[in-house]
Amino acid sequence: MPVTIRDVAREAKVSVATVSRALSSPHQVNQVTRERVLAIADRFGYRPSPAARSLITGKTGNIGLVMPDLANPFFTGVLKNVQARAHQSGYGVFIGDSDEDPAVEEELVRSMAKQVDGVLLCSPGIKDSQITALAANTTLVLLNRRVRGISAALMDSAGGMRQSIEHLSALGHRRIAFLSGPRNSWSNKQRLRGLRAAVEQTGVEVHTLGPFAPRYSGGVQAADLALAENVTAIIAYNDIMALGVLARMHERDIDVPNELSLTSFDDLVYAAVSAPTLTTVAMPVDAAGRLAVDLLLSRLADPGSPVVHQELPTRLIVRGTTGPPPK
Amino acid sequence: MPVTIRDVAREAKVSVATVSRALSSPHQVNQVTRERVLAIADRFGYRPSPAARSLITGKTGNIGLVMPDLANPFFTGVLKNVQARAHQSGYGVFIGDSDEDPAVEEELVRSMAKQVDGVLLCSPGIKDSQITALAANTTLVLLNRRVRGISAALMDSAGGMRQSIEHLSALGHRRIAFLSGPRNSWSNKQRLRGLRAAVEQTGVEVHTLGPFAPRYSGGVQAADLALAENVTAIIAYNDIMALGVLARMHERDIDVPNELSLTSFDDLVYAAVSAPTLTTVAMPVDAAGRLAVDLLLSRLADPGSPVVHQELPTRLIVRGTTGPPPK
DNA sequence: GGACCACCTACAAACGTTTACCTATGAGTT
DNA sequence: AACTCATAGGTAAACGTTTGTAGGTGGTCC
Repeated sequence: MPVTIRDVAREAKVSVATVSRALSSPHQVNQVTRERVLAIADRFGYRPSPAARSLITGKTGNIGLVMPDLANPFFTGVLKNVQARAHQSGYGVFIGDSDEDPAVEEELVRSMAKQVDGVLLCSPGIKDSQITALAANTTLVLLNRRVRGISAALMDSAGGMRQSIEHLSALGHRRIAFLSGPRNSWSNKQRLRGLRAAVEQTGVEVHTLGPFAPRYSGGVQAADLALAENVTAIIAYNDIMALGVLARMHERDIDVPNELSLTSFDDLVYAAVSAPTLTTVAMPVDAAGRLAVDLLLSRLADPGSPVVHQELPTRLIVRGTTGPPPK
Repeated sequence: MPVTIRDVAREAKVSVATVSRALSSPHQVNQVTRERVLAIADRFGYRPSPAARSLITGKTGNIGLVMPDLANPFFTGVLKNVQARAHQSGYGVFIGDSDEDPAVEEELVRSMAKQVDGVLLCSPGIKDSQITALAANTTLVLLNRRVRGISAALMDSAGGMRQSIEHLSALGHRRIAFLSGPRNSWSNKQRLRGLRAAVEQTGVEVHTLGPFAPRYSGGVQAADLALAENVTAIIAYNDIMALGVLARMHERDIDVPNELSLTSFDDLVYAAVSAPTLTTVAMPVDAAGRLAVDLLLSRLADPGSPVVHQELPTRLIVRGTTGPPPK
């Protein structure tokens, strides 16, 4: 029923080879033949079968993207840009949501492997050794994670943490709580790394609490624990948790920022529209999405091309939730 | 280099047919042979080539999803559930973001068509006739849009609008503004339909303004226009616009809800965490995503199965932005 | 006028599966 | 003992492309 290359060939009174070449290597066929063939292909609404094509060429024209949570705007920000850049380059995008389960992440990559030319993996949970194993069979590029031998698009969250602590320290805060996210998440580790460095440099006291679920409810829960620590400022793992903290403080009649300062990470839409607006570290999700695709495509174009770990800068955006500590 | 069915067959000393059957129709092969074959396939890490398989069977095991904006949490809410349900049923998901451009939407569907078994289309912009044309070559299921002859998962936004107007009317509002979204968007039309019905029933006066961009900036812009209309309540096209309205009202020192009431649609995360919290119509995105997949899969299982238009209920969630009009 | 060449186009193999059809084996029936 | 029949597994065609190789045409050069 669907129209094949043979139908076009018959109508154009040429061989299938000529039709194929007219479409994929135009200079190899006489111009008048080519135009006749193309006209007929167009008239018939002919579309080459990707399955047949990929069977013979070994290329699919697709890339895969595996993420821990499609409900999180941080990841969909990356997704949006990945899809845009891929589309621009003529690639389709396969999507997989692992629901934060490392086992699912691995299985997703494996099941995608044969239908895509390469995979973008954003997987905080999975182990380095597993990633290396996956990379043996698939062209991989990592997002927000550094594993040797595999290209990666990174965001400098450690730097963001440093900026946050410097900011709070400059305001006069001396006791700060960090509400930690998932313990083995890569970006959580990065933040802790930045934290230690900044602590050393500024001499402020930072209490790490948690881990908490990186969600609204996690923030609500963390808020009370942080208060019990008697701190004057809180750094939340991400904006969503910060909103939870904010809501809980409001309930407990604690004035942010006058009694307590609050910062976080991500700078999602609502960071700018909550009340008070959130001081937060903007993550370069857009650039990271595009960069990841570019890294993958250049790896595909030339598998011998060098492995690149490129880190994109973060920026602390000071808004309404931070101020000097109470006297 | 990659291991094929032939490698497994050779090692197991059986024909490729037997390997194929051991994997896809186990009861057709003797248990001891089957187990031997499976063990070897497993040991070799054999994965059938989807291209070859799909070439012969005509099935891909994938579905496509085309949406207007992956940055909008409303759509990614659907996406998350689509992917989850599809994964559950062993299907992969191809994603396309049209950036609200109808031409891109159509092209995305066409270019996906051959690599998926069916497409879920969430496309407010494209014309009915184009959809019908697409449905001729592809198994389609629509999201939030009703076209005869094509199954659809719908959300009752008209009902949501009715609930909103009844709520405002009950509070005593008599002059209301509706901030319209994209003019030819299907859900905007639905909302207008609900609006007319509710106006007729309750007798309140509703001024439709716009269209506005369904974004934060659109809300900011719309806010001033609405105030000029001298209304006591505003119904925004969606939450994001409502946040824009809220911000602008705050700037102009207008007290919500005491001087002005505000409602909207979607009930995204931040509706519950803005200040004041948003009264809004919750859309059943989760259920809609799952339903859409189910409709598509049942259509794929039996192309003769009846076309279904299933409408999911919406619910007005009353929070902080609505109250009685000023005396 | 024959040799060489450039240019087109056709032929056919190959990609990795699934599946219709056929054969071989052995058990059960008469 | 001959027949039927179920079961297991092999053979080979088919799916729709791409691409290496070969053939055929007409022009240019000696």
